[in-house]
Amino acid sequence: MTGTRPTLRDVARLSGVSEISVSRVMRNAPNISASLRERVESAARQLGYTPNRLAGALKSQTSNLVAVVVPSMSNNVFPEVVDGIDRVLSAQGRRTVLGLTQYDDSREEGIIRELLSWSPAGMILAGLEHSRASRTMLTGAGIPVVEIMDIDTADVAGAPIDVAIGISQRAAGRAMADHLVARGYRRIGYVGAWGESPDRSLKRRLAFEARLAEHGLAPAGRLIAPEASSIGLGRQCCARLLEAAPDLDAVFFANDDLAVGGLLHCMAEGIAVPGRLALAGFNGIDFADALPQRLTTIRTPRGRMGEAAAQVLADPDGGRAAGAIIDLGFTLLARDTT
Amino acid sequence: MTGTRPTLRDVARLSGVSEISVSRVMRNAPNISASLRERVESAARQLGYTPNRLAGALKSQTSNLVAVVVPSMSNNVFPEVVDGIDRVLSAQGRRTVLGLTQYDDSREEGIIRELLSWSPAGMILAGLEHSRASRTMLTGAGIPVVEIMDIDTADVAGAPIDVAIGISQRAAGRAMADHLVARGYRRIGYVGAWGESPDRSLKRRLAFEARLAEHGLAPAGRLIAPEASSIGLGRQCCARLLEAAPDLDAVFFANDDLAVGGLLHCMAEGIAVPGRLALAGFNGIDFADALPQRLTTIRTPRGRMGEAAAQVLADPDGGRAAGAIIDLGFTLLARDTT
DNA sequence: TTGAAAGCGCTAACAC
DNA sequence: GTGTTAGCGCTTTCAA
Repeated sequence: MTGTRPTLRDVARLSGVSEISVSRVMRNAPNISASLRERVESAARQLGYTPNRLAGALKSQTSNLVAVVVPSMSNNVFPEVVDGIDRVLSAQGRRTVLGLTQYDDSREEGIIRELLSWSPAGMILAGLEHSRASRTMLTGAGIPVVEIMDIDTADVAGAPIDVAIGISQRAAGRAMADHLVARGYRRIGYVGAWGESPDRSLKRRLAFEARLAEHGLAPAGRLIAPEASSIGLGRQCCARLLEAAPDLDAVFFANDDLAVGGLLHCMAEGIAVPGRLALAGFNGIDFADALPQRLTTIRTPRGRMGEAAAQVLADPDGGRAAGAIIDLGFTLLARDTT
Repeated sequence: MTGTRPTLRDVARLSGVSEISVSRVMRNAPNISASLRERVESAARQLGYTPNRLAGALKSQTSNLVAVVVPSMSNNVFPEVVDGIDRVLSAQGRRTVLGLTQYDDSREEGIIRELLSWSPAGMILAGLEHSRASRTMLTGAGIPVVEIMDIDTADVAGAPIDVAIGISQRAAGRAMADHLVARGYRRIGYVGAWGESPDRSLKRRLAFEARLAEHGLAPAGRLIAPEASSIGLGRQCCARLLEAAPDLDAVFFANDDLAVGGLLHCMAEGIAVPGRLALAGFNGIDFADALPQRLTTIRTPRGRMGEAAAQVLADPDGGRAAGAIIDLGFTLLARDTT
């Protein structure tokens, strides 16, 4: 059909102007006469010209690519975040380049390096904990960096790199501890997954348990599975935890999948919820109030985190002016299972 | 920290060889002496050199980017597909560049054009229906194109562009019709969402209804909501459909979310499932068997579709040799709600 | 096995 | 408002 794609030069020749003028028209640069613009645009249309981004980005040292590094799409959290990011980016004519670590933190550094080699206009990363080398690369890259999900920077040296947007995972853990205690539960357990490798869940749990301690309560049982989180895993873990600690009266799960699994276990075993055992999740997925008993959980603003991150990239100073840390807050949904 | 990133030239100077030799070492080109390789690698390490992909891709007219165009991440289908794609791509040192249409087909053309301007090594698209202009761009781009999800090419002119990987949406529609009829249902309705703009659900429904007709049954009710699919929408639609057609004995939903919503409606209204009303979904999400009654549905191999698509890109002839159409098949899960 | 020259397609910097 | 020049950092020739 077409051997080679038309270039700026072809458009310039056809419209009888210089290449740079074509370039300016294509980029909507200021100070272009209407007649020039028209001639160029018509020639471009005629040839079906599309700019070669590689060349433009190479020369200008900047691209319309935004790198997004998150653990995985196979969960209920990041798809909505990425959707939010891309919604805003695409309205700005920018593109999302994905880097998925598959929950293997050791891959992050390589992914960051690789993505930086595309001269992205900015980078969005999940979490605040990154290797020293990663941090060095990012600060040296001279592009805005947004860390999302977590804003508990207190004990992370050098965090945030530029801007952090998310919620306080610790505050969330404390909120759930307060809620369960206020409801009268005293023998409280915990179930996690992924070996707690997303540090966010670890932080949340530690804050949760610390708050229980402030209430005079010791953790009454804890199970952190190494595997991927799922409903089935939640079911198993709930069973195993109850076996090990039969006198539990409440369990906080690291996410809603696990908690739904816990609820299923209770239904199957005829364990009264919340009479005999209370259950709570985290995330606030759609699904969590679709069950016969609506799950008590904490709703996080996932889409908005993504949108806000993309917006800050477009106007980095906006984020910095706001104090480099943007707390989007969470909502504890006290429903039927506590 | 660092003013400018080191370039090939810097590495060449430090190691005392030519730029092209450095380039060859970095790309693992053949016919490189061990001593040269060592000298170059040590210099590169010393400088912290990372290749500039923009320059390399500009010159070589090819990149390690793979463009992925799908409707959205806010559903239960594409996150798993993208995860599968990225799993395979990243093992090949390739990167996913995302283009989300947000279920607006009119955006697809612009997104494809924009993504092609990055000289991707290949493109993965959801669905077989694309505008004439899109098709022309893609065939002219000289890169392998994989269309995923749907393999019903019969009435799509020029499909597949290169390779199609997925399931027969029509066969799935027919399978569900057969299943419901075999179970004895005769007054069968349908609920869809998104205005059926993913043509896949439309195809599936038409085949479903055509098969019912073969069984001598007319559609007993049909509701296609224009909104985004969700559990809540399924609930509403189920209610409205029953109002309009109170004598329905079964409903096929375009996806599991909607079907779960339908089940909730029935539970809330005390409608016996499947005694009074049978329900079936589509996709086979984890969640669909987490309910008190495990949803009858059709399981689609989402992760495998993504993996297979990425694999075909790495070895385009593999896919072409296989006949340009790869049917990954589906499984009808006949469970508690039919 | 290594190198020299040329240029991918575009845009920054500077003219006019 | 428009054009000229130079060169981004790399890889493809081609030569030795």
